[in-house]
Amino acid sequence: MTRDLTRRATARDVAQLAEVSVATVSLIANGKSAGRVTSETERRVRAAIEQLDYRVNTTASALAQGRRDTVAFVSPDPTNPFFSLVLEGIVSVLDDSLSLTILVPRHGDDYDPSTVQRALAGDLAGLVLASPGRTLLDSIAPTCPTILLDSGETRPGMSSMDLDVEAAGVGLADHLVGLGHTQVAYVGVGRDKATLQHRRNALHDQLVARSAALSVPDLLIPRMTTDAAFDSAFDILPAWIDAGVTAVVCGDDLLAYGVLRAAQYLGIAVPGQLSVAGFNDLPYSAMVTPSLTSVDLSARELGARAGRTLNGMLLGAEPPTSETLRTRVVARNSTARARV
Amino acid sequence: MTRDLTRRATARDVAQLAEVSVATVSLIANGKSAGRVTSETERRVRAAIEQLDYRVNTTASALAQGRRDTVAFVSPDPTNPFFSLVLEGIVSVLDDSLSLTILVPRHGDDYDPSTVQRALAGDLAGLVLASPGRTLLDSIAPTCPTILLDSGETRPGMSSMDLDVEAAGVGLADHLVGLGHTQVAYVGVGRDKATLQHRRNALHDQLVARSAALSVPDLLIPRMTTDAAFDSAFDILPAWIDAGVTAVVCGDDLLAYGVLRAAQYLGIAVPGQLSVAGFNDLPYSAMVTPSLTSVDLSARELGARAGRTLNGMLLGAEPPTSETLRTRVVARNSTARARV
DNA sequence: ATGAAAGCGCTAACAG
DNA sequence: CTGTTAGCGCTTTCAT
Repeated sequence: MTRDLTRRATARDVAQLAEVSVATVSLIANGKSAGRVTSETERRVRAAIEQLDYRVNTTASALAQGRRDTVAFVSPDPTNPFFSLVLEGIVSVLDDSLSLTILVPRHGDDYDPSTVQRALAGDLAGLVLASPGRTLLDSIAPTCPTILLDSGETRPGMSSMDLDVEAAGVGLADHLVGLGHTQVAYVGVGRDKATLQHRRNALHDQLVARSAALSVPDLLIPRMTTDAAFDSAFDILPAWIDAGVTAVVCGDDLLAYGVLRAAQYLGIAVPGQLSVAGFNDLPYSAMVTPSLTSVDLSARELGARAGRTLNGMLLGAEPPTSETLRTRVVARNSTARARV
Repeated sequence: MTRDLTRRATARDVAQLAEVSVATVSLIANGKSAGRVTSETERRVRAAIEQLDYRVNTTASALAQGRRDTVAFVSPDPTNPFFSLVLEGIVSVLDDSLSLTILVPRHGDDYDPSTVQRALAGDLAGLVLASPGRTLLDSIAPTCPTILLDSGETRPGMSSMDLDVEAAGVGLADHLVGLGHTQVAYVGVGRDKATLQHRRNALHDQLVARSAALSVPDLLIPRMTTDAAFDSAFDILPAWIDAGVTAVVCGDDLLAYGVLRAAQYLGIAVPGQLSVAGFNDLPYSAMVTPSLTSVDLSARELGARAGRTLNGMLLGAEPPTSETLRTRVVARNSTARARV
């Protein structure tokens, strides 16, 4: 497997050329030569390193130090903008000495224990699980520092990084009820994810507290895609309108895009006749027509926090932390005053 | 650095418990025990492995075998859907024994030699460069099998995987001229990327061959983002309309989204007054209003090809290959017959 | 200030 | 069939 392609220079090669020992090379190559080696020797060694294009073999280095240097990021779908943003957040802050490998489900549209197993098969320094479901979490035991992102729950031995869904519920309910909406419909996705349920419950509770309600049964989309949402919404929207629903909230903007399109196809005016809002303010939410009103779940920041936490846990002394991130509703022209 | 977190069991631990040698453990753990070890011994060893939750240390294994098992994917921006799709294509086919690590620019909106250096610092089995620019390619020397994706050029020692931009030019020109457009504008991005220039040139040539033309100077967007395109387009669109332009083609759909929005803000009817098309049929191109007409550059397939090539080069005997992928114009309602 | 030497955990001959 | 042995390339005491 990939052996010996124009063999890279080793520390020994450098040592030979510079006429020093490998120990010295090691010190210099790792910037630990502070007052431990003559500037003359150092010069010679650096020249040799340059000449041979020597770079330390990270595999050997890691082994010698008994250190792991790769963290894995597992997400349901790398093409979902939410996870792309989280990923960017992580890589943008992750220390140079750590490398990030990504894993996604081989089949299906969400990852399962087998996907996580593939990750755990290697020896990881850390593991980041993006939006893991409950049953998945039940079935795995952490073998390395593990961070749960947007899981909506905490698990012993793992740190969690969550979104302030309560505040989101308050914000959304304020916004909607403030505009006169009292009969709201909810579009979720059929997954056993706590975060998804929390989003729905937070909204429900706050709506009720304001004398409004989720007045029709939730619509559950089988897959987290715009197309799937379109199909389901297309079937049910007319009935919702008949039932007096004036606003629909989606568990994710991706679903909301589908609802928006379905409304278009059905000739339902948004926001004139129906207002639409969603969770996750994705980069395209401002671009669809009408621009989607959404709860900003600050995906990039979520990733950045995870990355920094990883740096701390793996390189520094800092213990793992669990945090909850701020959310904020971004009102756009897909919500309007409810017609009475 | 991440040492000794409830130390994982080593092959020696297993050997001790099962009362065999580490060599035997190694054979079994790697499924190479075929007729080389008694079923009784194997049973004992497997039990020990189970009991201690032993998994081979990939770092040590890789070192011992002098093998590299990680390939790096470098892209300008993981939140750009094009690269997300490519990434998904790669991971979905990459062999389980290989792991994919991703690198993105630390600052700025495109990667530079320093980003690639960070990748090369590790010891990679392979390297995938997504949409590398010319100057970048000039400044790096491959130290491992390297695949250039959508670079629009070939380089000695690296394999290239490109899109059939010629065909795209033909398709787009046919489409546009067929609808009566003769004065077309082009929106590109200020980058020294061959693929970007080829897209533009292919279109230009085919337009000219059909007695049409890029009748105004190109608009060059500083950054590959929808917002940047919006800003620039907002300023120039009126002048283009005055100059008789009836269609605009963008080097990337991301830019086209911005142009579409700018037209909206300016009250320019698309496609009534102006038709818009772009390269890269991104997942959201069907969702914006009006739905964008675009050249499908089959990003996911591009990634999958790269992944399979990697599998071949790294695990099998197959030599690196260079390929050109099919493209196809997907006409949607952002293009219409030019008004005469 | 530098070098010698002992591993890190595993694999791959080679013996037995 | 199974164990012994010699590294892989590097880091890190410990001598010198």
